[in-house]
Order: sequence, then C-alpha cells, then structure tokens
Amino acid sequence: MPRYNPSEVEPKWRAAWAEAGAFRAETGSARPKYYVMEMFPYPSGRLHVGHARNYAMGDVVARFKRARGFNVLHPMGWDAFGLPAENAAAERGVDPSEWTHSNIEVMRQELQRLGLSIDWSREFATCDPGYYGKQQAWFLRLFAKGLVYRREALVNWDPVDMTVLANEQVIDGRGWRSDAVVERRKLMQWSMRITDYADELLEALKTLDRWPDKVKLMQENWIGRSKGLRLTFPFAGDHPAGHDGVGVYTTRPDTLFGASFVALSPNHPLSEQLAAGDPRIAAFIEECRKGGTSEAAIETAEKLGFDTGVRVVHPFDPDWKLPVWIANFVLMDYGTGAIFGCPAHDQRDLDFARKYGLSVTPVVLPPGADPASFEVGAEAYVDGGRIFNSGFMDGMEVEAAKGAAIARVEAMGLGEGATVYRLRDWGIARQRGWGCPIPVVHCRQCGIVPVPETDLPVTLPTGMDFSRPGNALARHPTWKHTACPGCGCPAERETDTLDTFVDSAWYFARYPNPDAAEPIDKAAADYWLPVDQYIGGIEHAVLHLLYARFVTKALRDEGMLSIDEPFAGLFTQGMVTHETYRRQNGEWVDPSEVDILTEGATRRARLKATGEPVTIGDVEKMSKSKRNVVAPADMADSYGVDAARLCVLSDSPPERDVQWTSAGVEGASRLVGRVWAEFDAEPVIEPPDPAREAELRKATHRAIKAVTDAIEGWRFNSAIARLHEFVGVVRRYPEGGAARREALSALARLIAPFAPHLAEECWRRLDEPGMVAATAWPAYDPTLAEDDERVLPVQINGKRRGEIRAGAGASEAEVEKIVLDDPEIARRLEGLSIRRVIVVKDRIVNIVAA
RNA sequence: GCGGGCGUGGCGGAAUUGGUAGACGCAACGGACUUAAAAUCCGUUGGGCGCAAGCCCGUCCGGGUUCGACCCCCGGCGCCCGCACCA
Repeated sequence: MPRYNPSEVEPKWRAAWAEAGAFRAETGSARPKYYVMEMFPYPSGRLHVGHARNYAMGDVVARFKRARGFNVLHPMGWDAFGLPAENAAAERGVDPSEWTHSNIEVMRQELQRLGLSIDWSREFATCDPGYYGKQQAWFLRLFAKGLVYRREALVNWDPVDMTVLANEQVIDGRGWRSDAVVERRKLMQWSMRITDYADELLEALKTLDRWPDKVKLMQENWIGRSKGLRLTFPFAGDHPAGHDGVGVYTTRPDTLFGASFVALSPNHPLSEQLAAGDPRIAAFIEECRKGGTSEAAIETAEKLGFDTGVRVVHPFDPDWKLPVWIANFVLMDYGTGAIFGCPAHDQRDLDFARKYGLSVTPVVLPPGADPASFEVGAEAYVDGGRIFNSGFMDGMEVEAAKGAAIARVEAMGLGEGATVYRLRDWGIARQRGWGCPIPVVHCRQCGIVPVPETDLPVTLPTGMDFSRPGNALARHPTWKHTACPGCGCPAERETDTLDTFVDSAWYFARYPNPDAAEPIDKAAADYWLPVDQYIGGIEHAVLHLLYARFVTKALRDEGMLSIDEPFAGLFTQGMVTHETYRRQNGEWVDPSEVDILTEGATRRARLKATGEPVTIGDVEKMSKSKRNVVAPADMADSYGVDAARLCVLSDSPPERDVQWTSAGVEGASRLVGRVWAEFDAEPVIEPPDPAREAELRKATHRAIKAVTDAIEGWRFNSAIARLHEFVGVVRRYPEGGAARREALSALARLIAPFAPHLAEECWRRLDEPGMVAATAWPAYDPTLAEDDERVLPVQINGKRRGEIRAGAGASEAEVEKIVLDDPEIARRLEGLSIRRVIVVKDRIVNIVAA
C-alpha cells in the first residue's frame, strides 16, 4: 500500500474543483446566502504564515457553510496601492504597477495552492482602473454633497518622504518609513466628514452583536463622545478686535466657581492674533511648537504658559476677572481649543496653577470631608461629592450641579450644552504617485471642477519618476495639464491621491458584481450584503473597520447601498509572531538560515552557513523588515498543503496570538497519514459483531456532534483534536461493516474544511458520488451522540472518591440509591454520618458527611 | 494615568461557563517491527509518598462565597493590547 503522496493528490483535486466551478457563487440563488471574506492582502511579494492562518480560517467557515446548504460567496482581491511599491520603484527602478502585478501573480498562485474555496472569477485589485475609476465616481458624488471637502488642517508632514502621514504612520514622533522627525504643518487637505456620522457610528455599535466587545470598545473610545457645556467668557476692558470673548468647552460646568484662569491653545486663532502684536507671545508660541509629539515627550513635557494680559469676566459674577493665558497643554483640535482652568479638580490645571502661582479654590467636597478645612495639595480631587463655595449650586451633587450650571449659562445666552467628539474628520489625501487620483481639476476661472463622470476613470500615467522623494504624479511632465471641464481653459489636475484606506473602505460592496458599470450593482449588493462573516487582524480594529462603516453609511445615504452596517459578524484573529535574529553587524537574519542550539535552559543561535553566532531578539509580528517571516510554502513543500492548513489551525485558539513554531506540523502530517491509512486499508472481513457495530456508530455520531459544535464555536483547534480522537477510534474497529462505512463517510466530510484535498481523495476511495466539496455535512442522531449510561464521579466532602454507573437522565433518588448501595462508597463512609447528598443530574454526586 | 485582556504540566493548549483539572497535539522515555536506521504501531509521562491497594499536594499569590471554584467576589503580583495633556 503506497504512502499518501500530497504532491500528487493535491494538485489533482485543485484542478478538479476549478474545472467543476465548485466555488462559484450564484447571485440570486434560492439557497440562503452566506458572504464570508477575509481582509484582502497587500501584495507584498510572498505569503507568510499569518496570511495562511487567516485564509485557512475563512476557508473552514466557507466550506462548512457550503456543506450546510448555503450559497457561499468567498471572494479575494488585492489592496494594491501604497508606499511599498513606490519604495521598490525608488530602490530598484522598477515600475510600481509592474512590481505590484508580478507580486499579485506570485501571491495568487500561493493562495490557490492553499486550496482555498474562493470564487476567483470576482478577483480585482484596487489599482485596476476598473476599480478605482468607480471609486472616483462615488467620491465625486460625496463631493457634490459636501461630504468630501477641503480644509486647512494641521497635518503630520514627513520632511524626508515629503508627504502627509496618517496619525497611525507616526511612531514616537517619527515617520514610520523615513524615521524623520515629523513636522506639524498647515496644509490644504482633502477630508471626509466622518464626524457628521460620529453619533450613528457610535450608536450602531450596539447593533453589532456578532462583533468582539474589544473592538466595539476601541471604536467607542476612538469616537470619544463627551457631553458638556460650550460657553463664552466675555472680555473685560481692552480686548482684541473681532471677538466677543473666549469660547471654551468643559465637561465640568459644576466646577465653574473654582475657575482660576482661562487658557488658549498656542494654535488658537486668538493666540495667533495676539502674537502678531506682541513678539514675546510669538516667541512663546514658537517654543510650544518645538515640543515633540511622541508619547514620551508628552508625558514628561513641562506645563508652559504665558499670561497674555487679556482679562475675561466670570459668567456668574460680573466683578470676577480671570486672566487669559496661552498654555502648551491645550489642544487646538479638541473642543474649542480653549479651556477654563479649575486647578482644585483637574490635575493638569493644578500643575499649571502651582507653577504659575494661580489660585486653587476647591468647590467639590469629598464625602465626609470638612468644608472648613478641606484643601487640595499636590493632587487634584476629581471624584464626586457635594458642591460648595459655589453660590447657587451649593449643596448640589456633581451631576445636579452640571445641569444647573448649563441651564444658567443657557438662560444668560452665553453658551449651551454640547456634545463633543474626539473623532476628527478623515484626511484622505496623500502626496503620492501610486494611488487613486482625486478626480478634480483646478481652474483659474472656475476653481475646483469635478471631472465629469463620463470622463472617468482618471488614470495614472506611465513613466512616473520615483527616483526622488515626493509626489511622482505631481512632477510628471504632462499628466496634470488638461482643459477645464467647465470653461475649457488650460487647467491643472489635482495631483494628490487617495489614502489607501479609502480603497479598502468599500471593496466588499464591489465583489457582488465586480464588472458593474455603477460603482455598486444595487441588486447584487442587496442580495449579498451585509458580509455575514468578516475575518482579519485586530490591528484594523479602529481605522479600516471604522472607515468601512462610515463609507457604508455615506453610500447608503446616496442611495447606493441598502445596509446600515457592512459587516454583520467580525472575527479578529491573533497575530503570528516569531523570534527575530540579528548578525553581529546588526543585519536581520531569516529564521530559515538559523540553527538553534539548546543547552539546558539557554538557547543560542548561529548561522547555518558559517556558524557565526546570531543574537536572538524579541518575539515580534512577522514583517519583511525584520526578516522574521516564515513562508507557508516551505511547509507545504515538505508536508503537503493539507498538513500546513491543519498545522496553522491546530494548536491555538483562532483569536489568540501565536508565537510561530513548526513543531505542530509533524502532528498534522501524521493525522493526514492516519486518516488515509484507514481509507486505504483492506477491510477486515469478519462477521459484524452487533455490539461493536453499535459502539462505532456511537463514536461516529459523537464525533459529528463534537466537530460541528467546535466549528460553529470557532474552536478549530478543538475540532482538529476531536478528529484526531475519531481516527483513533476508527482504527480500533477495522472490520468492514455498515458502521465502518458510515464512520469513514463521516470522517471524510468532517475533515474536509481543514484538509480538503485529503477529503476528496478519501471520498473517491469510498466510491462515493461527486465531490466532498459539493456534499452535505453529515448529520448526527442525537440519541446516538448521547450515552445512555453515564459514569458519575462520586465525591465525599468535595474530594473524588469513586464512581458509579447510572442510566442517562436517572433521577436523584435513583442515583442516590445506587451510590449508597455501592460497597466501595459504603466502605469509605464507615464511621461517618451522612448530612446531605447532592446529585447533579448526569454529572456528579457529592456526599457531605462528618 | 484611563480602558480592556490574560496567567493551567517540559511546550502549544482542553475543561460543555460552578460539577472527574490537564482532552488533543508536540517533546521525552520504554517497547514492537527491522541486519540497522527512518517511517509506522503499542505503551508511559503534573509533583510528592508508598512494594501495593492507596494517600497527600496541585490551575500566579493571599483571603472569601459554596456541598463543590481554573471558572464567582475582595485584595495583591506579573505579562500583553488599545488610548492618552481630550478639558
């Protein structure tokens, strides 16, 4: 009997699936639809095991649902715009498009080799004009509506790469690629009004009952809704022109009587106006802007302030004047960019007041404290209590006082209750050449003119020069010169391109009909959307998932979509990490080039080729830059694709991070071999023994139940453990009868989501018709899956002291009788008197005795 | 600082959400087959005591609730993730 040879078997079945169109999704089918997708990959060049794990998980779900009778859509595409292609172009002089497409070719082959049940007829890349042209179309519709706009905004500017960076691309104040210190610059920025949807984005989180709580919480915090009061402190005496006062935002209007100063952000328009008239103020603002933006810098940053000399009047007391300072810790882009300082009840204000000798008046009395002697020392009192020193609010609790203060300010016409969000509008433009062009024209006469939809797509030119930093599209010799669509005069195209997060914010809506003339084929989208199950990394918990939710709502309001939320179910799988290795000269080394030596508790590493010692570094997420990437292809070469799939799924729960080790692949490969051995074995011809037949049938139905439950509960590691067990059982019942045939038939189908090639080969060996891929999931008989006799552990005073047998569902009285009649139990109870007998049906017995 | 999560054998991890802790796999050890090795198969494998039946200890630490706690509560310790001068 020949050994199972994956390298012969696996390609054969992949060809068979392709030929049969086994995974083609049929829009409009009467079967219930199920849309499952994994986050599409960036075509970086090669698949790593993190990808393999992600796509294997999605494939288990897709194959399982298909077997369960669903019409499954399981598509794949490429998140193909972005900086790495430009860097490759800069470093090697290749064309970003060619580089990207050749990577796609390689990675598509790698994905296909994994035997994923994907409908490849729907594949697209975001750098295809057929895709990004449609993106330009809906972009212009949102622009016409005002949801896309231009604003002057402070941005993160990378002076080396010469582009704007998103907040997440700034790490410790430096550009993530260039490592240059990022500058804050004011630039005209294309933005989307995601803040218009802040409330709905927050509220709708409650409807996402198949999302992890962690992700919902992160989005909630990111949106950061707070309720408070916006009020104006009117100027006293001389004041700058063009303002009636200083508008501030506070969540603690109850502490207004504890105010000791008003502070402006250095970037506040009033600050800038004052700076124009006073060089000392200008110098101070300059000083503030120097401060780093890194977390460490902020944490240790000293509070800096400058008294402008301007005075304002307290809203509740016309005789009370407060100084207006400029303070480095006040942020321009939150609230109004100005605050009132209440040092007694806010730590930052307290630090500031202590440094500059400003008054500290407590107005919230902690429970139990004495109003005559309560003082605030080095620590502000931020908890609840009773208001004092506060005129009309005296005696109120904090919450009541907030309401009273807001009502009073509103009655005075100085402000109103307000809701403020941490979320900011989304800056969507990048000064990059390899991205989706923003389809507008700048005309001297007409201003900003959208390109007519009939002229879309606005495609990228060939022959951009990426050899220098900066925007290769902007310096292309001819591309930007065009005629104004409005007046026909010579005009220039916008040379900014869209953030790649825009590309990935709607791709799920394109798969239902990737060839549609409209951006979204409404009928197809209505059939397929929302995505029933989305699977991807936790690192996208906020940005990508928030943007996709926002764009969905925006397109819904354009009438292009009928859904409120794109992803009904979300699963965030853990990251795959690996040790990093460095040579003595600091060069990163690939794990495949390293030998690990273990001596007791210490591990050392050296280069395979030369024996040079290698430093073992931290365990980190696999990344090209640190070279700690393990390719699934290597595993598949040695053990076969099915073993590789089983391996990446078997040893840890899907949501957990895994530190990669190839140790599990041996076990996975053995499972493949053992399964095949059962199918390949000649049945032992013996007269079937009814008792043994019954045992095997029970084991089969138990296994079907266990594997089904584990897959439905996303416990793929446990599902594989149950398959290991089941194979072990089948092996102990070699005699060929109906029960064995039933067991093998079930086994082939149960293992199919994990090891699909093996399953087909086994199915063929059984001479079953068709392919497993098109066969229904096995059903179990609940009466067989349950034991009719139970072994119940018997505890005496909570310690296990024996066991008894009882029929399933036996009553408490029956079980108690069996226990007390048991000679072994009786012996153990000698000399003790029974106080109580607790029987948990079908579970356990505990005798309390003394 | 705020918010969230985790802590179980040599290792990855199970435990039906309060009911036999350590499923399954890896590694290790012993055995079978083999001239031999690989592969495969069969065993053993949390710690301690004991010839043995068996007994004691054991899910980060200290308390608590309960007939019964890896699971619930209180207080620590350690690690990980997100946000962060957000008024």
